[in-house]
Amino acid sequence: MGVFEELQERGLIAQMTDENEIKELINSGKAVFYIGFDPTADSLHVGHFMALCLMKRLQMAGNKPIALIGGGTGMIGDPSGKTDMRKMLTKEDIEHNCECFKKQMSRFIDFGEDKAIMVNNADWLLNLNYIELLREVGACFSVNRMLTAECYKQRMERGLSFLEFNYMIMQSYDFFSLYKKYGCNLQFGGDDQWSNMLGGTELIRRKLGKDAYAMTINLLLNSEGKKMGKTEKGAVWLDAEKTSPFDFFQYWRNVSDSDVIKCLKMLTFVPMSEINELAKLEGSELNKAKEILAFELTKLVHGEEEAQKALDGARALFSSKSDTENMPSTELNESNLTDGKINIIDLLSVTGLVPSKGEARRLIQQGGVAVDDEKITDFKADIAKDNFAKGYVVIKKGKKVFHKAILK
RNA sequence: GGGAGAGUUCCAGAGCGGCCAAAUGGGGCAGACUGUAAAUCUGUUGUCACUGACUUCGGUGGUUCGAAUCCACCCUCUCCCA
Repeated sequence: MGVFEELQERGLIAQMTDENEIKELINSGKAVFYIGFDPTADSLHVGHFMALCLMKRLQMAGNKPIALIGGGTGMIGDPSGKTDMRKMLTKEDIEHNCECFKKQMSRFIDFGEDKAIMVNNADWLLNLNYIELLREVGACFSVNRMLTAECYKQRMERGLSFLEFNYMIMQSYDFFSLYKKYGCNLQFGGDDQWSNMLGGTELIRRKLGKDAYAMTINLLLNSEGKKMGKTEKGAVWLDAEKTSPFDFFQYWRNVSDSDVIKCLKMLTFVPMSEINELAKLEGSELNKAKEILAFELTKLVHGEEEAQKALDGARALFSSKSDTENMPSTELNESNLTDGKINIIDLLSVTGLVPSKGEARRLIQQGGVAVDDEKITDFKADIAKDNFAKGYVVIKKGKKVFHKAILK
């Protein structure tokens, strides 16, 4: 089975320009392909992760990946899939984000020995001359055509600035440049990138008379049709500083039943045969599959050691044996105490478990807080120094959030 | 350039001089039920020193005993005409 069939079986492929050509290209390892990442934040998130996996799968099949960091396109902002105009990022932010991306990517993709290339489109986009560009590529784009593109249609109602309108041209120019420079003949991306990618193949055809291809992968949507990898706190980041391995693990451990198998297929390298076995599970049995999903992903992102820790930690916690080893924690010292004790509300507040004290109060009133397995019902309650005899207390907020407060 | 309209709490969206910390829905959080799932039901959802006080309704000033609500100017956005 070739890599193409594998991608197909995992439900990754959304659209492509020429199925037979692409199949032939990637199955024989002849593709030089690129995926672009716009540095909109200082860490990659789950959406990027899919793309990185794809890159890895293709690299393993002998194809050569080019990871393109959008230091230039990031200055413009992709309107695709957005209903509102984005905030403009400063140059400094973008540069910083690019650096962060580079580091994270190097952990997934082997950039050694000509196996993969990393480029930044700022290198060629920033020096473009407006008039020259207009004459060179502007003539190849029809505004009428562009406006009918799906990605702009949505924005026609809410407004689209000229700045963002140009995003497609920039992305097309990227493909064009990479084709000339590295012989890059294939572009991958999320399905929301389809129009932009077509722009590139079109440009290459018109300017060079050559064929280049594009293929999109399905976006990771949950059963409700929303993008996965987002929580109320924002995205689920790959950076351990921004989303701890434990939280990362828990996110996947808690996906809904209907999404587990899909996630296993799309995000992990677990063999299809194994996934098909897991797909037979029903009801609470599915928890096994969720555990595998969470473990595998955490392993990919944070390494096996961290994954094991998260797994052990989670198991212990939910079987009510507190394993405090890997729990998020906050260190307190004597100055947090008054008269050898601390008010429960203050405690919740300093650990960052609640955004405000009012929230803490409400939480307690509604019975959502327990300290060392003892439910706190009175928000005037104090936690005395004695409670820290073992050096810490375990605070439980709701059912799934555990936090350790250590007294130094 | 001319004209019309809009900017409200996390989001959408009511309010249009005091009864407004601001309807309703979504989202979030918590509780019940469960399988660390979904669905459902209940409570809650500005901050704090929480039967009270304080800060919020694009910005700055003004009118008024009192302004999210009225006036002036400014900023941003949308639509129509050019």
